[in-house]
Amino acid sequence: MKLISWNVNSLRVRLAQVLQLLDEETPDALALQEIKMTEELFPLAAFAERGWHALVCGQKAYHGVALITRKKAELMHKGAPPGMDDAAARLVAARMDGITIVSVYAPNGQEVGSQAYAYKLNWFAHLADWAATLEGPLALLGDFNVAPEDRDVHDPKRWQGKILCSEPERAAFRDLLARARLTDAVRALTEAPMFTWWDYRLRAFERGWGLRIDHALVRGLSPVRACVRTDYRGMERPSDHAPLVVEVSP
Amino acid sequence: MKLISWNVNSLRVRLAQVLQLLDEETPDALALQEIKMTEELFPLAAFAERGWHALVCGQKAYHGVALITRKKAELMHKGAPPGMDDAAARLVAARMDGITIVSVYAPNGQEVGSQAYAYKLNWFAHLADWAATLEGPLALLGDFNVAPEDRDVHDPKRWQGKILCSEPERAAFRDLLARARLTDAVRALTEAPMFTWWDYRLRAFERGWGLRIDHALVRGLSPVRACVRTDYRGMERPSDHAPLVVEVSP
DNA sequence: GGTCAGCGCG
DNA sequence: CGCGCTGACC
Repeated sequence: MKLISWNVNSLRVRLAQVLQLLDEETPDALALQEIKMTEELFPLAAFAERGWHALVCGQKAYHGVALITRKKAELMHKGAPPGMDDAAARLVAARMDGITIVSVYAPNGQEVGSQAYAYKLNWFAHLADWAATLEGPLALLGDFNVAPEDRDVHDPKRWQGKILCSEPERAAFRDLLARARLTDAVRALTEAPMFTWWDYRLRAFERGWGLRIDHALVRGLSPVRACVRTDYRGMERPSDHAPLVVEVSP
Repeated sequence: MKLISWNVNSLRVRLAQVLQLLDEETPDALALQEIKMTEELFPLAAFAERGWHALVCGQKAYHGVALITRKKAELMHKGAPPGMDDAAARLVAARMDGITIVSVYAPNGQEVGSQAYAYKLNWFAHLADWAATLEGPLALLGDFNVAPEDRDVHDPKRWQGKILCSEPERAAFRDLLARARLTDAVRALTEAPMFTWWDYRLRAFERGWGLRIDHALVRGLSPVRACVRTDYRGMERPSDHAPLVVEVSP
């Protein structure tokens, strides 16, 4: 079973690249983040014409996630983690072949100590609460906006304690894995660097300054292969994230 | 001698199309309007590399005109018509081979009776004052924002008395021709419709709803041939105006 | 409809 | 840097 996670930073702008990725990889499920559109504007037809099903959790301008699947999947949840009293479109969960698959877009947190940072930690706690209640095989695919360890950062010193890398964020991430009994699929397979995001502002990709903040977290599924499609960062108008491709077996 | 006038509606967006037009037509002079940039931002190098000279009258965000020439031309005037006490970048005039060539971007006028409308009529009066003082062969090339006669409008009834077609605008346009002893080069050659502008909003081009508001007005030069490059309206991101190509002999 | 400015955001 | 938004202008 092939699973892909990709923060597209606007599906409007990246639709052609998404369709190309589906053509090239034919995954069982593709989890998209930052589609930045409402469900009404989602280009359902473009996917349907090519035989893909889509479940969408959208909103205006910001965030927004989707699950593109080869087989029809059953919607289980969308919006914020349950119990959060928040409308932000950051989750869509579905059941397919007895597996729960979730597209996840965690808050960025802006700056350590900010309101947004507190919100991010709280969001992770609620996500862990919810994921711990889910039964059976599970795959969380998405942009978690956390680089779990120093080896997930091109220059750990420079990023030391900064947003995406602070110890409370890393603890929240570890807590999610522990409480929901999830495995980081990439780290189960390799210790090599596997960056997935490069800051547009710093021209970070050209300089090799990446972070690993997109993840495939699985339970009841065995990671078999993982790779990052960095070639999608070399395209005309690339997203700042590259697609993360993971193969798992039951 | 081949002269072209084109309102490009942003040179930033249309640069490739302008360079293609120069390749295809190799005119003696190309008058551009609505370049929408300051002189500092003007892509001089792109023209110079291909052997073209440029004289630019630019401003931030709106308006802005330029003259692209095969031979180096001598700058005579830029800005507003003299005597207007106005900084709007709507004119650039130069002398080339003893001929005065001017790129003209007349005010739109918004609505009949508005402040902008009064300004437009005043602007035309000052343009006529100035053009009447110029000696020798003369060519005014540009977007005059006036359809001189009903046959210059796809649907004269619909446009009757409206902006671009009102009688005071037409009178101001005729007055310019009379006082500066200018000939409308297109109408000297043909009575056929020769639309140059189509409203984006109405999807006017697809419907054939054009107006002739771009003109080549000449003195001491004999019009030989005229055409509108409507194929430039079929391109990827077209301007709302098509290039007007005119050949004249001394 | 399509351009630009200026702003919020990451 | 590269998104989306609002608002002005044509």
